[in-house]
Amino acid sequence: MSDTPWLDDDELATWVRLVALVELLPGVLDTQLREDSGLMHFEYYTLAMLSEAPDRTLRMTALAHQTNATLPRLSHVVRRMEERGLVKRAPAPDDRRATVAQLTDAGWSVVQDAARGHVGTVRSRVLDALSPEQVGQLRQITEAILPRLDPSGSMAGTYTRYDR
Amino acid sequence: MSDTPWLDDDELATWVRLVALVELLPGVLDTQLREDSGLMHFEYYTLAMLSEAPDRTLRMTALAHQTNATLPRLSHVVRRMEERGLVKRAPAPDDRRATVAQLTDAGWSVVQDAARGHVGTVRSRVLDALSPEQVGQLRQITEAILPRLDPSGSMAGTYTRYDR
DNA sequence: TCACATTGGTTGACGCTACAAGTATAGCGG
DNA sequence: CCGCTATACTTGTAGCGTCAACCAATGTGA
Repeated sequence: MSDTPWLDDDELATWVRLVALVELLPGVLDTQLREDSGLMHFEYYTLAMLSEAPDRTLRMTALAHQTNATLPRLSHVVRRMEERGLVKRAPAPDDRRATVAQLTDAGWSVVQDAARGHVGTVRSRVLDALSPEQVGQLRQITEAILPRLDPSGSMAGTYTRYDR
Repeated sequence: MSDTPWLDDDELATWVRLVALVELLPGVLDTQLREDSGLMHFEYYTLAMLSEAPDRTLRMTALAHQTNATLPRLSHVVRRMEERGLVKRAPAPDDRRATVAQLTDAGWSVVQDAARGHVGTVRSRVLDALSPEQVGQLRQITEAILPRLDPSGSMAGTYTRYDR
């Protein structure tokens, strides 16, 4: 750890912009989704993952992995969404320690309604700014970085279509 | 807004990973800085911006722009750091509505001590995962996206070395 | 010079996330 | 089976960020 050189100009310029992106993007996503659908982005993402799952049902740990969330965070979010009628919880049949979360019909409607506007935002604010080559580059870049951010390798590597 | 097509497989794979990165990176930065220096990343970044400014002093609005923060957020953070003796606030001489924040000697020491470890984390968790070409690509990608995330164009575009 | 809007910043309340316990079940090793 | 550890959550609390006022100073137009 003793000799980690400083960032050169190119690295620094890149880093500063990446920090800015990480700082600004969540707010952009949250704002649009909240105004149009009354959801935070993390809630949308959670519902979207459930909507793609078999029987629209997932165990909490599996859902936490797919959403890159800690279990406490997910637990709170799911409880609040359950109070709003978007999901319901039930003990898992095979393991009585476990809980499964299932998307309700109301939750299904909410995600479906939210999806169009959300995808529109993703396009207009991010993807439309990039050429197809850049989209590919960004994919490779994020794929290279993510393993280094993920403590235990429980990443979104297992990816399933999460929209539509 | 009516016909925004869904994301194709490549776009979706990219987006899912970008979301994961945005979700995970802040925690990684916060954890290292908190453990090693008792700072959140946003606090570190704020102190670093001040440390590069003339007389280690900036007006709150200018500092907010450089840190991509809202004014209320910055105000709270600066107040808390003032209570810890890292910065101090004073009314601006030229405009009596304005406040300037100045880095104290103690604050200066804290950033300096924090910098090495922080840069080490930035390297080991992000930059080391990328080839020099990818660093350049990421810079161009973020440069393309940021204007679309920034509501008012008050970005970190005005960039000054923030480390060392 | 006197309203009125604008800018610059602070403050308080509320919601969300992280962290630390706590509970309950499951899976061992002996 | 009987303790022990590990797993799968849930819950409580504390801290940070957002949003909506709010106040003070500054411009601006009549």
